[in-house]
Amino acid sequence: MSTPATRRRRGATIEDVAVQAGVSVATVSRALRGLPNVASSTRERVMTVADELNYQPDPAATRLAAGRTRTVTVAVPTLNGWYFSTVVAGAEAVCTEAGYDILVIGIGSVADRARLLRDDSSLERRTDGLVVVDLNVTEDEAASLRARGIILTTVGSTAPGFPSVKVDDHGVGRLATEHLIGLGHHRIGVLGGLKHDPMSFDVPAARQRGHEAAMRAAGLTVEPALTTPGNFSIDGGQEAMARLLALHEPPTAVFAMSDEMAFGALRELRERELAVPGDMSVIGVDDHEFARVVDLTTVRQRVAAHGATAARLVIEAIDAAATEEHQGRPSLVVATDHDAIRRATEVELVVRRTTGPPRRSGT
Amino acid sequence: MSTPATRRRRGATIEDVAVQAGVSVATVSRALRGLPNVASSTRERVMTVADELNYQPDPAATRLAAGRTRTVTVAVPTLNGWYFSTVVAGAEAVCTEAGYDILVIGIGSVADRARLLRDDSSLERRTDGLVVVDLNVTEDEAASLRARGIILTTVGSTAPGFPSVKVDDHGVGRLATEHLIGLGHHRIGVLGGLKHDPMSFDVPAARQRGHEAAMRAAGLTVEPALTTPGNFSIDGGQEAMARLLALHEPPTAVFAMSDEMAFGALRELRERELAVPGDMSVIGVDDHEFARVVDLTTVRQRVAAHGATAARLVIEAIDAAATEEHQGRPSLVVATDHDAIRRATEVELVVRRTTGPPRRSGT
DNA sequence: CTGAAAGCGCTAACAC
DNA sequence: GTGTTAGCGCTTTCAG
Repeated sequence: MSTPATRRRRGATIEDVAVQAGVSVATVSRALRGLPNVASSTRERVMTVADELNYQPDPAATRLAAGRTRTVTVAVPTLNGWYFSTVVAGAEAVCTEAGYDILVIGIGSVADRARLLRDDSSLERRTDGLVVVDLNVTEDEAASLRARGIILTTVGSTAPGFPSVKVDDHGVGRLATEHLIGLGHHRIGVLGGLKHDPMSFDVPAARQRGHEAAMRAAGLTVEPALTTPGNFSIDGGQEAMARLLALHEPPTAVFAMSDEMAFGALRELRERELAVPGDMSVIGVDDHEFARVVDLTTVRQRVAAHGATAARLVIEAIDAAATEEHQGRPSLVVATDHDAIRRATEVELVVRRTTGPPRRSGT
Repeated sequence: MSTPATRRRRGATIEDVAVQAGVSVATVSRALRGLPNVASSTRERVMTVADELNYQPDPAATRLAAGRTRTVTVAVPTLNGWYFSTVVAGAEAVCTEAGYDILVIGIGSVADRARLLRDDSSLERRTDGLVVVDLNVTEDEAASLRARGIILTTVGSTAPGFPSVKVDDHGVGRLATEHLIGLGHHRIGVLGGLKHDPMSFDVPAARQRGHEAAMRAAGLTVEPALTTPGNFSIDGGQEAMARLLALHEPPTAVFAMSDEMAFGALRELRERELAVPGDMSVIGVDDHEFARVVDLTTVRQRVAAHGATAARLVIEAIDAAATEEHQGRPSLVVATDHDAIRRATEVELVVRRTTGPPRRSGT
């Protein structure tokens, strides 16, 4: 009857290419994917035609037929926040480069987490690989992911049997504390995580142990009252600093387990007109972009590199798994580039102007 | 021969549900999607079976068959940076809520941009909708997107014929400047965008015009030398501030078009030991999470809400387009919730402690 | 080295 | 109301 309603214009299909090149669709498929058993003359012709026609395989069709999505998903507790968005940025760059789509998903609540990791979220149909940030994956969850064929890498947390990109948090705590001790501090406050962490995030515990190890190594006693939760947030850090200041005998320096908490602490100090580092030294962790702005001494971690490395690991494992499937050489071991990880997870003390000798012992 | 290699475990298919429920796959499809012409008893049975089997439609199959991806893509110049990641966070929340997948893509370079918008990136096969942040879309690009059936909404920039979520940038410039003038400043510096912007980003121009309008309205003259590019970055802001300070007769206040530039400016001032606001008042735009930390006076925009609103507009338009296709009632007009947009794009002056009367005129 | 054909799991006419 | 039947565009045996 009437002209068919202007349908969404679609691009060239594999069949168009096949016809133009005078071969079958199967050959086009092989040629374009670089499979063997294609005469190089044929391959060339196909490739020429393909880009004359500006042919791009339809992702949905490819996924359906091949069972691979060429997509990696990054799951973060929240997308705002410097740390997380920086990790995502690092991952995005690598994925795009490798031709993978990148899906992001926020898993702020325990419910979100369960939905993603346990229930049949049909996650395996939307993604080949998963990068989970700052969230410990349980044995069960890991098993479920493995059964579903999903490749996982964690950043800042761990998952049984899967690779993880993380710094040596014990070392971080030690490094920061040693810096303070070296300056002459004896009473050192610590701004840490949450009291009750529903997501079982164990970074704070490790940094705390590192801190304590450094204290003991220097022959100093660790006072539990000097460690107080700061929730890894600016406000939390500020409140925590206030709490320490209210102590009968406050510390002369604080180790904030993240720069954001350190910023909060600095704010509290400024509001009370206390001098930094004169009255109080402050050291953070991250080297947040803002650390430079307020001259915060910190333990730098290469956050974007963490995301990039994790993405790279995931993609390599996906590709490896795909290859195995063909060659029937099932190896559970993923070739991880240990040097790259090592590089990504190195930390470095960056001394700026929020740390110095304590006033009294300076005498 | 041997046991078939443990294939990736796949979930229940529509057929499993159909068999279990004793109906055809077509009926299952209808029942589950809430289409009419399904006996409610049937629908109920199907739904029961479906979640007993924990059935989830395969996205790839759905996409291939229906031509819809249930995915929206957010394109940002870069993923790091507070502004962009906050927009993405806002959009993510809405998409997840609506059951849409969210793809993110960085379009830092002109080449990336071209690839996404013009070349056949087969974008229409991976996404139903697009949220483009801070990037003006040309007439041609918009036409191309329209032809490909992609729904677009921009944030902070515009695209001919597509909705846009943005603040009144002229108003922003005026508001900031009026605040400064009200405090008694006559010479006001401006930290703006880039000299040559390859992405044709016109926010800075609009804010500049607003600034100039306010100046003239107050009977003040605008001196071109007092406006200098700051690249919307911390470092750029710092350098720009240094440039203004080097002037024969520096301003007594600066309007930084973004908080990040303001932070850079504050840093420069601190390094020179100039008092804020005594020697120099500084006002920014955004209400970046750190504005609070350094007590920066700023013009607040609700950035996360921008992302959320844009995502909502896109999703509504996608759903509307899908409905039309069925009912043959093609309306090019998308029902945009103007109140929501208005709410999202309101700006607000937040006076903190980096602005005050100029020292001299304070006499 | 290449082609034919059978799906992948779903949606959308079109019959009944 | 419900079932049947084509596809959607690709990959992957299996023959040749």
